[in-house]
Amino acid sequence: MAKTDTRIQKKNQAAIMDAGLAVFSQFGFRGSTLDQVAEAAGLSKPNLLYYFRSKDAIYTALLAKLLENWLEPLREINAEGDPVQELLGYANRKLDMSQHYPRESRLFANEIIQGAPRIADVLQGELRGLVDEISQVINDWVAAGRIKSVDPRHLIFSIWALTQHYADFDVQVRAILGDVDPFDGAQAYLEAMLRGLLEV
Amino acid sequence: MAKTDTRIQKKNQAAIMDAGLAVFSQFGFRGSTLDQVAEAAGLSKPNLLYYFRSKDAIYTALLAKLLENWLEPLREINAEGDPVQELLGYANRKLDMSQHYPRESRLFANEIIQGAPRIADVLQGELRGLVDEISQVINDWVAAGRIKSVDPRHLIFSIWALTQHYADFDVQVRAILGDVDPFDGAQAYLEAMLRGLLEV
DNA sequence: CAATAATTTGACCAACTGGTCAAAGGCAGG
DNA sequence: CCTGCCTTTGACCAGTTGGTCAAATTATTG
Repeated sequence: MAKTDTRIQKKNQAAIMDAGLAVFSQFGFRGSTLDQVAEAAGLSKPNLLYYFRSKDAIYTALLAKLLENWLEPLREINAEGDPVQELLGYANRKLDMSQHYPRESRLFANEIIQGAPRIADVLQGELRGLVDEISQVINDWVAAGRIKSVDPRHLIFSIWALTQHYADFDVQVRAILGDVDPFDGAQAYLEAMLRGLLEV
Repeated sequence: MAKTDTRIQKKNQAAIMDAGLAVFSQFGFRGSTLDQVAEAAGLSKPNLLYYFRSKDAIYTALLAKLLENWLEPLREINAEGDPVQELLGYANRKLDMSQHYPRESRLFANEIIQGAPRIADVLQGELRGLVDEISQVINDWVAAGRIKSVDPRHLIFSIWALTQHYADFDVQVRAILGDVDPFDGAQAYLEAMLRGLLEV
């Protein structure tokens, strides 16, 4: 089974992942049912369980795939680059993810709000380590007088919070903005906010 | 039933609301069970349904109570006051709510992430109207040169996003900060951010 | 204290849940 | 066309779910 995936396997596995993402990101793990996922994937429930051994397996696979991409933009921050440009770039990459992968953002948000039972170790290990590293870089920038003094961890939180807000609270944002596209204004606002906060 | 509430009714209704808040805020509506709520309230399930006619009734009552307090801080912004102080005050009130009522914040977040099926009308009506009003006030401040030019709606989003982040993503924040209290740093950061963005 | 009303509970139910399984259907290579 | 494997499915199951109800228990009041 692990050796070679037939075309039909690849197609159905992809359909299940996509369906699972749609369902789990909206209702959370416990609020979702296999029937929902099966219907969204266009498969019968037993057929779905032919490809994934359990509901948990689908969800876990989704989370694993998500985490791969989730930490990536943070890694791309370059200590040698221009501080403001690097941080603006990071914020923009995160905002792009909210725009183009809102379901992934909501899946992550659901998991965290519910206490992150399955990824607590990633948060305390890989994520924390990465944030520690970047925080050191930012502190160095501050010490070198290249940006204003700022708590690096709260700076990172603010970039996460703001960018993910447009995906996670999409309904609310659209209720308030009406027909206006959220992301144009968001990009400009984010840049102004970071420049005001960081530029010496 | 609506005329007079006996002591015992008040006590049990309060216990149910508190239990419902704890359970629904963690698992969302569909992910929560009446048994969980009943156990958290220290009541049997039929006894719980003696006070609320259905699971939905508990959840709806919680949401209604929440929305009362949710919009309040926004109403307190005073068009006659000092712009920066007013907005800082608003941000601080929201941050206090995240600190002292994190479950309410998560309940709201869960509802919004899941598409806000029960409060879409409030978002498009009351909330939107309120935001429109405050946006006008902020635009006037900008026009009068009292704060820098800024999109008022995205400014409001950023205050929501940042303050609620500390409640909704509590697990992640604590995983990264360790023993450090999040709210001290958050308050200072938020103030620096808003001053950098707004002060002329 | 008796009677009445308010509260609590055990037993129960139909619908739904995640998951199993044997059998059937489809498809490639010979 | 046949054989063997991959894929799909209908029927089914045990546990859980939201909710009901009559009966028992506990206040409250005259």
